Amino acid sequence: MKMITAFTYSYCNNNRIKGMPCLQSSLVFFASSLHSQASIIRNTQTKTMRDPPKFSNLEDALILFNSMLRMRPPPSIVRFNQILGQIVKLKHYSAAVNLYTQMGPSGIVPSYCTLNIVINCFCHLNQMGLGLSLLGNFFKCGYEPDVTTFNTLMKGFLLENRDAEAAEVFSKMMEQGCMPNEITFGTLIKSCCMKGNNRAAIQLLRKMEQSGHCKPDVVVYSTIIDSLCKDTLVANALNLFSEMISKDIAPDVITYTSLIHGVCKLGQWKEATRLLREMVGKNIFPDVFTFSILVDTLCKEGKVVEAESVVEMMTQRGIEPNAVTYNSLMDGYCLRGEMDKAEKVFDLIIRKGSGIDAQSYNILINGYCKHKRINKAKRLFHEMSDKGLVPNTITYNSLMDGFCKVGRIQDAQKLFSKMQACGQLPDIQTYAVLLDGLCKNQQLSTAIELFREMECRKLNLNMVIYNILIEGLCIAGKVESAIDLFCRLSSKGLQSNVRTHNIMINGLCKGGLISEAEKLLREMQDKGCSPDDWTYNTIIRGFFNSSETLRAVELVHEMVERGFSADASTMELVIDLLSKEKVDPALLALIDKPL
DNA sequence: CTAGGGTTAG
Repeated sequence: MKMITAFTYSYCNNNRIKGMPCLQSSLVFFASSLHSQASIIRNTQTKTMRDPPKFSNLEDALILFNSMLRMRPPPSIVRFNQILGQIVKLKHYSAAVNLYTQMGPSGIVPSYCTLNIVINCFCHLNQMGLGLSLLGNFFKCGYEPDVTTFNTLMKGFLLENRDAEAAEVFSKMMEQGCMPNEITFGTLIKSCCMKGNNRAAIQLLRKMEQSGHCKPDVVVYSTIIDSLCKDTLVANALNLFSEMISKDIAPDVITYTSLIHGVCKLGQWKEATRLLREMVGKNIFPDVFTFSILVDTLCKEGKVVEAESVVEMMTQRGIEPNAVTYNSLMDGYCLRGEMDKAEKVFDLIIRKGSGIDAQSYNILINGYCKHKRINKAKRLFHEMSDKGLVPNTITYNSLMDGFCKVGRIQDAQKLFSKMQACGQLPDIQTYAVLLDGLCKNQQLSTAIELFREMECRKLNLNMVIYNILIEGLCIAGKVESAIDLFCRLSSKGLQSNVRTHNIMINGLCKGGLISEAEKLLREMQDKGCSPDDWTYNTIIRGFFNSSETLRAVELVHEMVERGFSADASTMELVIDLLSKEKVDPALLALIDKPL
């Protein structure tokens, strides 16, 4: 499905614009909604006349706050809270705490809002002990903790997975006759969703309906809708969406953005355009989040040109792409190996002042690694450190994989030591990268040593790890050991998957055990583990290579019947055999025509 | 002036 074509096409039909290229008309369509958006902006501007000055950087906020501390008589506590609030919005939590500690000595008495702001800072700094200790300040000042105080403390504990303590806060709140509100439920529901427990989240939603104190609102519905979409349960999400509408709870841009993200992930571009049209029809306009998702989806499908036109489109609507938008675009270019263009986007991020972060570097480093330009990647790795950015586990994993893929396994091992020395904890994927590198570079004994280390570290060994190891055994010609390990999987509580079978079938073919390979093909079907195009291509090549042409041709028929087709490697083999007149030329027509 | 929801990397 050509996403952008479908996207623009539906708008063309909708607007009945003739004699204009499709993309242009979709721009016109969006531009036509600019008027209503402009009036919204004007309204907020009138309102902001009395609002505090907005800061784009910490520096300015600190200067103003410090000057306010010295004013006599001092400004209202509300002014101080406003600045603290802004600093929190910029995520400078420690700075906010710091300013708070200067208030007392300057003779400024905090309000209960001040204390709530500071508790929130401690929550974000993972310092719940200090957060709790601020309750003492409430009593000292003669205030009562309010529902905001309790909600904030609960959120802090939930974020650290300290559910028991969060429950204690909840009980304490009830004890004090403080009723939970929408935000209390919203916090709890979000926590359920983050743990992947959608059922519990929906149960809480129902409880909210029964409680009588508060009603579910757009936020709690959107939270669950988003969680369902992330689990690709889009149908369920759409059901909840209908439910909220039937209850007269109006969806907003966030609700729609979650749904659009969900359908985009499933490649349902038509559904995405339907939702886009529907929201605009309700005067809900896509924002930078919505557009970034469209850009990202197009990029992941390799349609960078179309992604660029979406960026153009949003810019024309006055919605500035941010670092996230550009990171997606950069990744899109990396995916296609267009590294020069990726670098251009990288420079654009710097020029726009959005700020390059570790993630931007990781995308570029990964891009170079995937295209075997490891030295370029290494240079970027040093560059990011020079800029004071800390490489994380993802950075190291990408680089290690890059080294492995060009056969520089020693450099990968050096990085493995370095990351640990730098305090970056290797995760399961780090081990998978290194293990795979060792296996593919004929260093089975070192790979097995690493595997033992993983067992000692009590890492949760999954099928990804075992697949690598089984493949390693096959590569090293130890097919018997591979079979042995394959058979012991269930005793480890693991279930072999299609990839495992493909690896085994390939190993058996390479080891000349072609009939064993075919037995395994039939076995996997019986187990309900459907063979894929990889399986067929592997075994067909096995039969051709064993000069069992007849059986190979039979399997080609079976493969085609199942809707799979020959891959490049099988094609090459058949063409090679054709040139030696070993196969029937009629076969070419069969494998050359995917369904 | 304080508390709950949506975007990017291995």
